[in-house]
Amino acid sequence: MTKTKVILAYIANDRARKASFKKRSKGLIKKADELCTLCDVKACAIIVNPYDNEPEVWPSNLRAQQVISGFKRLPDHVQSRNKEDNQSICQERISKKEGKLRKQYMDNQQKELTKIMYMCLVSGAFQNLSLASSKSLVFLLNQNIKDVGRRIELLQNAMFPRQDNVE
Amino acid sequence: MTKTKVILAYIANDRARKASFKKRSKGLIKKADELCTLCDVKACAIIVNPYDNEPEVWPSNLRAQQVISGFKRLPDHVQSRNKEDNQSICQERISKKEGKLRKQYMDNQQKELTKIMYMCLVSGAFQNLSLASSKSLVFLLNQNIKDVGRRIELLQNAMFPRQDNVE
DNA sequence: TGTTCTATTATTAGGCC
DNA sequence: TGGCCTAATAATAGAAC
Repeated sequence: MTKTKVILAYIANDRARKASFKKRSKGLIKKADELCTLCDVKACAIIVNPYDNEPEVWPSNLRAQQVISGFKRLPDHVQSRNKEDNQSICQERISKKEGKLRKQYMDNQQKELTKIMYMCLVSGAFQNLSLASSKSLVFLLNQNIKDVGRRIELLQNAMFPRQDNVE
Repeated sequence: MTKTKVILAYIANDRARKASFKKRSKGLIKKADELCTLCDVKACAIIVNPYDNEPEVWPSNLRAQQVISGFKRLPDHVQSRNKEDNQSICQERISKKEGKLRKQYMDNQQKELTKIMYMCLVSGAFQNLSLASSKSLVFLLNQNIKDVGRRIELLQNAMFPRQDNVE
């Protein structure tokens, strides 16, 4: 969305909710239409809403009925494949996502920590950190100190190759 | 809609069409989900596609059947309200849109012409214009010339009020 | 063939009338 | 209330792997 990042939760304000519904249902149907045109698929959408007495049906009630007929003709086990209580299929999907989630989480931790480190270095304000953050920060700082140390060594070797210090 | 402006027509390239389908059907379902969450409406979507043996059904086949049941329970005249052959209703909608379309068209014409005028003035290349464009351009230029004339007069009157020219 | 990246277009929240 | 506007976020085409 826009102007502000959308929080995905029921919009309590009646006026805002209706405005959002109008815009978004229009947008949704446009997207469905584009999908059908671009990819030559058959689709229908039905939206039951409190603003109209009748559900919004796209692209036409006739087409919806055709698509539904095709759908109803499927064997029962296919029709119920997505039922909310079908645990094994849900679990499979969840597992598949968990891998990605874990990776994202690690990335985020690293980024967050690096951000905190720079904020602290700039402001000098270390006192508000949690114990866990402090520990992680110390680890990160030590890593960086080691890196810097290695870099100093490298540069010294480049500038004064194989030369012993005086005294 | 991106990297290039999308042309709304069947994507001939198999690979691109499939990629587009995957992205867009995912996007469509996300939008449907958001609509339901934000506005508390009940909706379902069914997409019949050549890549899977079964149609893609959202949010679940169970929910789809519930929404369809509600839809099927409507009286016949409502169910067929959107049928492609229902000319009077289509015509009404078309008329409603035509007003807006006409206004937009006029706006566009004006903008396009103004753009062409400036391009021509900058480049000096008038030779590639169509007859119609040329005529419109002449009209626009004459308008502008008149405007400039009026402005010159205005400024002269401001600088030399009620004064006759020498000789 | 699917996944990831990112430049660009498309959608839309909130404000205004 | 509904339509218009604009700033800002979201979706995604095309490329690379």
